[in-house]
Amino acid sequence: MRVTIKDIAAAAGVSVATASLAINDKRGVNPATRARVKAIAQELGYRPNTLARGLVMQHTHVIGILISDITNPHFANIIRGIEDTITPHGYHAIICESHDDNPEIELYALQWLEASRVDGIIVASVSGDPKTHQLLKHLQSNGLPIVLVGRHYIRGEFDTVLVANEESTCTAVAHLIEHGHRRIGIICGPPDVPAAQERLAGYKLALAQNNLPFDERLVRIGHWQVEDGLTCAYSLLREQNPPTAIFAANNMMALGAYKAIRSEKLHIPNHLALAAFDDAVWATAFDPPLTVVAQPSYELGQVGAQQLLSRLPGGKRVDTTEYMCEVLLPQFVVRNSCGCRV
Amino acid sequence: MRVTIKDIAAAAGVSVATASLAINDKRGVNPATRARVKAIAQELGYRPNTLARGLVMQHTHVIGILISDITNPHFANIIRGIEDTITPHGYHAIICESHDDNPEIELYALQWLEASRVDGIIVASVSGDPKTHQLLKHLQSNGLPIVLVGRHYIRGEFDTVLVANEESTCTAVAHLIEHGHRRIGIICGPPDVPAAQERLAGYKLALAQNNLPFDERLVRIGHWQVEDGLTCAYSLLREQNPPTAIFAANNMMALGAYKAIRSEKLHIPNHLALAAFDDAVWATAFDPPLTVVAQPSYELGQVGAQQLLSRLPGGKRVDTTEYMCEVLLPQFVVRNSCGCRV
DNA sequence: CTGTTAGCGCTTTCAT
DNA sequence: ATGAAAGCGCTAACAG
Repeated sequence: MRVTIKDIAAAAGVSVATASLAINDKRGVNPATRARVKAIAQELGYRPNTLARGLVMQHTHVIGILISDITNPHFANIIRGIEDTITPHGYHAIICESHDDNPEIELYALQWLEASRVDGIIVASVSGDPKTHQLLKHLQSNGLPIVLVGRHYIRGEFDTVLVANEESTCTAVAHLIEHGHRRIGIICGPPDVPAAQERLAGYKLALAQNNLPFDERLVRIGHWQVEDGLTCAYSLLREQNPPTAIFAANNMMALGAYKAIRSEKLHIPNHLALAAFDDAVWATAFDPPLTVVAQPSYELGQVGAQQLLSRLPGGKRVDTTEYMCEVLLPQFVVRNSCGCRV
Repeated sequence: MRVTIKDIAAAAGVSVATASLAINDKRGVNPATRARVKAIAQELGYRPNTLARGLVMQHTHVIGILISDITNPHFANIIRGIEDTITPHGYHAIICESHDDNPEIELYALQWLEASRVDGIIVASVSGDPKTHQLLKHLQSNGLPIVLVGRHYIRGEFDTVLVANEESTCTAVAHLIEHGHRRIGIICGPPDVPAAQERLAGYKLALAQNNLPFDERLVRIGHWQVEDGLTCAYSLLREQNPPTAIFAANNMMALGAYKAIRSEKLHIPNHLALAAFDDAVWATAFDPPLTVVAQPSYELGQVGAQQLLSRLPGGKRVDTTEYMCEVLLPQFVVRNSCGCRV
């Protein structure tokens, strides 16, 4: 059996209460006693049971993170941003994946986090499924701090940190248009995901602003994965009147599109220009390097964590019922896949 | 306050004991009562507190994973392999990062997992630090199942799943030699990490087998990151007598090397051939695509999880003191960065 | 300064 | 079939 506080109390010849006080550096213990208790705890390899502690303290110092795909550097960076800001405050993070916004997995994960009595949840990805929405509202009304990062339902319901999807996509597509492209394909995300909607809206906006017609045949829908980018790009290239440029709505699909274009022996940007949403480590290793709308992924995590922290015990917004929304601006990083010279 | 089993017992007009029996589908409850209790639990959004449950049951149905870097697709795939095999058995995974084998963080993470009373730990990365080694042995002797994946100390101490590092690196380097290269640089990992040692050994073996001298000046040490690959490659290229080929000991450093070579305007493989350990989604999007030793990352996780499962309650090796070691074979995937034609 | 006691939410004998 | 009570490991009053 694992060593408990009872064991160390017995070994030190004190009560469990005193042992607890000593171990947790609370005042009211004779320094000598404290030292003795601590030494014994150390020696016996005592590790306080967080389950028991959490049960009585009513908080776990754990916060849950829900993301869609750990493999995607965007989410990995969000996690980093969160962890780096909560760790100094003594919090741990536990990560759940929804496997690209699968509503069932998402719901299941959230329920597990709830059952695990995490102190707060940062949702960096939601499918848009109403059940999830409902659960999230329920949890929040039960006093569990929730913050949405990079995704949202209706404004004002939750603390949120967003990214200017529409504006930045518009900028990128407009840039492609400036390069003379008039038929621009887009590989977008599922229409029920707000972020995907907004990026598509940005695409449409850029066309409209330049008096270019919107053509349904230039739109492809993927589920954010490399495979989707690959098949969508192929499909776009096989159009009767194929596009001369493509915008991919995330990094993974951009990677897929890149592979497709390369395997078709087309030259980027001469035969086909390319730009994408999300930066990634590999984007500059490509030839030519990819022009991207760089989401501030790390900051997204950071700011989300700060919002959450401010709702946790000791925070400045513990019982505000007003929810805040910060929006972060992506940076448009022009490299060469769009047609710009080095 | 969150709804507890007491609340639902009260609402159903039964004792908590009966409520518990009903909710957990245990026999000895009147079907009508059971239905009533369940309905109420559902309605009230009752979610059993896993802390309380874990405390009394003495198991949490959670297994801990320690990896070095979530951003690295190799580890992401290991996680996938683990999750896919434990989920059907009702287990959840919680992931800890050691931030590229930082001994302190590693130790801290392991201690947290211990304190959280996980039912088992899969360590997919260890620094080689003796303190960690000691803690791991301590935990194991306390009855906590541990399995090492892709890393190890001494054979026979822990359940382990390994990869044939030396042999496969040797194969890859020999392939470079076959292409006529006589000065081959290697960007390796820290010498205290066994996996890095073995890959270096494989490199040396290939040289020896081909009667090529080992030259210290062709060896660079990095910490597995993109940045390291970049600086090591630059440094190698600036040698008085620079190599004509480079082997990178992991995917991230390969990516860095790729960037460095491209920015020097050198052509791969004409000016410089390249091969690396680890496959990655991006490897085939490069121009030319990267020749790699593809570790079976997903299987590594899968097999590790199976080993762990067999030590958990209901498993076939619950109280065996004999530790097993399976070794998986990577696949050498020849693409074009080594000099092979399409 | 230290010990006794209650209780966090749950499961599990043991009676009834 | 159901309830009362003990206890998992810990913290937090409250006495002494």
